[in-house]
Amino acid sequence: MSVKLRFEPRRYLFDEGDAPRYVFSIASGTVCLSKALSDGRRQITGFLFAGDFIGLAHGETCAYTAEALTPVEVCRFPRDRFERYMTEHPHVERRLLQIASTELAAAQDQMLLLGRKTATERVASFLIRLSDRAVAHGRSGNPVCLPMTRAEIGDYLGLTLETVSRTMTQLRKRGAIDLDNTSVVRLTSEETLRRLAGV
Amino acid sequence: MSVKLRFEPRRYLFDEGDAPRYVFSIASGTVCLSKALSDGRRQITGFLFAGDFIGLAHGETCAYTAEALTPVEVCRFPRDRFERYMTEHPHVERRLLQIASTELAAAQDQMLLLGRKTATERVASFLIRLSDRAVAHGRSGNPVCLPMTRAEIGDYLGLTLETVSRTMTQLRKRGAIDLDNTSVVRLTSEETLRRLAGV
DNA sequence: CGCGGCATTGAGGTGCATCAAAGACAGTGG
DNA sequence: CCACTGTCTTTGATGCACCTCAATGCCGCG
Repeated sequence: MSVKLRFEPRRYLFDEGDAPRYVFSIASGTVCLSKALSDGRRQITGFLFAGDFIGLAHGETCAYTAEALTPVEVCRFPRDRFERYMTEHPHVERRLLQIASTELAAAQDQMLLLGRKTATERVASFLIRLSDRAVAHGRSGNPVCLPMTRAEIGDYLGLTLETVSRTMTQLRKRGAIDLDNTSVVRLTSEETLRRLAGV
Repeated sequence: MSVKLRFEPRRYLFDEGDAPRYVFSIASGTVCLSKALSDGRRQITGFLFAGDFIGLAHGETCAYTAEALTPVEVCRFPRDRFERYMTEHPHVERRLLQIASTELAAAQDQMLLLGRKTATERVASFLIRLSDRAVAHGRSGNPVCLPMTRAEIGDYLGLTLETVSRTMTQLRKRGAIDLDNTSVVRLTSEETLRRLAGV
């Protein structure tokens, strides 16, 4: 019923507008979900990691694009079969409702971030979320790995890549973080960072 | 099992951080859901109307505030009983999953709007959405009623009330809309409006 | 070594916020 | 019926946070 697949960086699992034929479960790697405007502006709506589920929020067509940022391994299920299976196993349906509920809460948090937070608050919030998420997955929350580029962080936070970069150096100068290299951030003062994240 | 209640404008159905004791179904009126930062900045995450359901996305505490904008009539259900009922009636659970899925898609749309759209695109998108929603509810999509203030629209679109006001007059000057009064908008050129909404 | 992709930094511009004032409108009470 | 009040909206003047454009630096890889 399921297939194990591998996607290289920059490959699409599916594209906005495609018929939603499959759902996925991520075994390893990082995936981003995004929506785009016709002129190329895009908004990344979430980063997904091992254990995460892809396939909610589709109607007649996929509502967003799913792209591998790193090498990614997934289990792929035909959508119709998955739905039949779900109908026959209410606890799966219940679990999916929990997932949807959690994602909805995260989406609302992100709306607050995008609509009302400053660049500093956005970047600080982002780093804290990644750290908390790593802890929730049983990994270390410090240092934090950033398996995505500055441009992708910008597309997630509603900023340009330059502003993300400038804000990170500003956080470094303020003593909140330290960069081991461009994709590994040590949170030197989580307290400062949480304060800067603004609630 | 349920109670019918009435809330006057500016009353809260519940507040961010409350224990989530109830779920609601709106019988009439307009409700907004919002999240706030400690300094008072807030983001409205959605406007709800007759027929809509309130109660998703709660964990240990309510993740957002629900406030009546107009006189509102609701059916209120104790959360625990509702969940028990849901477990015993899988089709209710399935329906709730559909609702969550739809809301998630709407949330992703809103992230694109908040992260990447200009003020003009935001206001135009907002008016079109309200119009489409009215049609989906079997009411006329033109003219569109705005049962919320400019400040509330601003808190929804990530703008200030002044920018919302300026943008509306600009849309009027461009011939896309006309204001019968401050809370009734006629879409004089839906085509122009959709073009300005950007995708 | 040299190339390509990504990150950082700088200089300058702009879209929206902020601050301020005046206009529109509904409700209230004399 | 109208003055009065409070709330909401519109419009104007100014400032700033972030964007844009451009140059340079960094690093892995063939």
